[in-house]
Amino acid sequence: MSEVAATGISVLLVDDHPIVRQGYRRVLESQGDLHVVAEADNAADAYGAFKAHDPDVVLLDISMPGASGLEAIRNIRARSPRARILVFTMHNEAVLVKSAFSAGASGFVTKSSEPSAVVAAIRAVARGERAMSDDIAHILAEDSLSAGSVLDQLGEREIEILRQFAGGATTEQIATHLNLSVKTVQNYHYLIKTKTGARTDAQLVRLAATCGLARI
Amino acid sequence: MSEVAATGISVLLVDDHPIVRQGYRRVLESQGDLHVVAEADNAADAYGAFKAHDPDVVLLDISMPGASGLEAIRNIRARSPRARILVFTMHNEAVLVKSAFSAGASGFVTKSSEPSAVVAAIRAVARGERAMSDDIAHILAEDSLSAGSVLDQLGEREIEILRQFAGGATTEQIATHLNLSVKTVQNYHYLIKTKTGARTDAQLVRLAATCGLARI
DNA sequence: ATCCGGCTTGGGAAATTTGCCCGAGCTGCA
DNA sequence: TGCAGCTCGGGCAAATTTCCCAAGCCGGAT
Repeated sequence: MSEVAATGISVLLVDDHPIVRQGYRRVLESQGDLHVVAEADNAADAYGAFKAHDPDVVLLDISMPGASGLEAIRNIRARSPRARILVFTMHNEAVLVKSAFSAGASGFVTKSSEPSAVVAAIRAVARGERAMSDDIAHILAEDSLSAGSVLDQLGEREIEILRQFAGGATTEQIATHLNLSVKTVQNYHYLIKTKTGARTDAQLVRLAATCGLARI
Repeated sequence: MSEVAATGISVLLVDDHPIVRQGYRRVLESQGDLHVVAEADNAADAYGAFKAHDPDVVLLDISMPGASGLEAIRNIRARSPRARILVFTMHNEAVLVKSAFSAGASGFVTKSSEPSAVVAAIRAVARGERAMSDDIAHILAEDSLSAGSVLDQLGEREIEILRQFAGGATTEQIATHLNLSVKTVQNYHYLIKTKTGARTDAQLVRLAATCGLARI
């Protein structure tokens, strides 16, 4: 499919919400030069779809249930290093953004971006450039200046588990989502509490909320 | 705008993500009988847009930053009791669904629903019916062992304990504050969870926060 | 008057979770 | 090569949660 690059940009759409995918598809295809060649609704299917269609750009929502979207990024990049992945999510925490880039993403735009900015980002990463929306640039910039928050002491896994926990997920649900044993999730839970100094689950939720990790 | 009802259903779109709104707009308008007459990107603007356009249906994403989407529902319904509000979100916790309905929503569909189900739900609420997606019905059904409208069924003591708990207090601290035995506080804690349908402490904190019981 | 129902307060016992310690594999870095 | 840190989980005592139950109190219904 990459030989159609001269006539347009092929896009693989990965998002777990059907109507959202359908909406994106219409928005992108109305651009003329963008063509959605495949869709996937979970991280596991993303690589299969990538291999089958070899798209110029993967538009990926990393806030998916099941395996982490970061996982999907690493998965694709590990086997196809020239893949261009544009992360597209409503989360805008600096930690997540940095994780995504270090996992191999080429760009990061939030869902609060204007459609034109998203489309521009797709074209940018298709050209091999790095792209991010204005709000993300802002957040990264401020983050690079500010001293570390509590979240900086937490690893990627810990952050992900804290996010899901604060979102209301059960220990079992988190274990299932991340393919971990319940015991491991419990250990992370405890570790997060000791690292952050939270003595109560409620304090943990409040902490996550004030750090922007969980929306309430 | 309600005089166009004979020729179709007018919809007000409330979601904080521009591209998501644009996608929904295209999906809905491709149906022929659905017309997006206005958009809003936050709860505060929702009522203004409602008053200005008097849509048949409000399609509302309640997972917005800033004011609670529940607030927006109450706002609109308080001043226009015949408004039809269809909540459209990716959250699927029973407590949230019940809160939305008791706030005055006419329907509740998740973003993991098929677009056709969403469209059907819009038509249903436009006819004055109640609508919800299959997964929501499932969750509510299982939850309906202990029915009720969430916070209203809690006693004074329960509310006070929930407030302190959500504020980050330890069980012992609550017991000391209220001059109760730890055992009693534990029993209340359990009782509150069963009454509200929260399965997790985190869900309890979120519930308290959305009900204005705790500030985060 | 009496009874019903709900709130408040706690005991008890089994099931789970927490708190903390541990080891092992892996990766990046010096 | 070796250290450091993340990830993943086992183990086990202590604590908490989950239910079930009882009793006193109070307001309202009979």
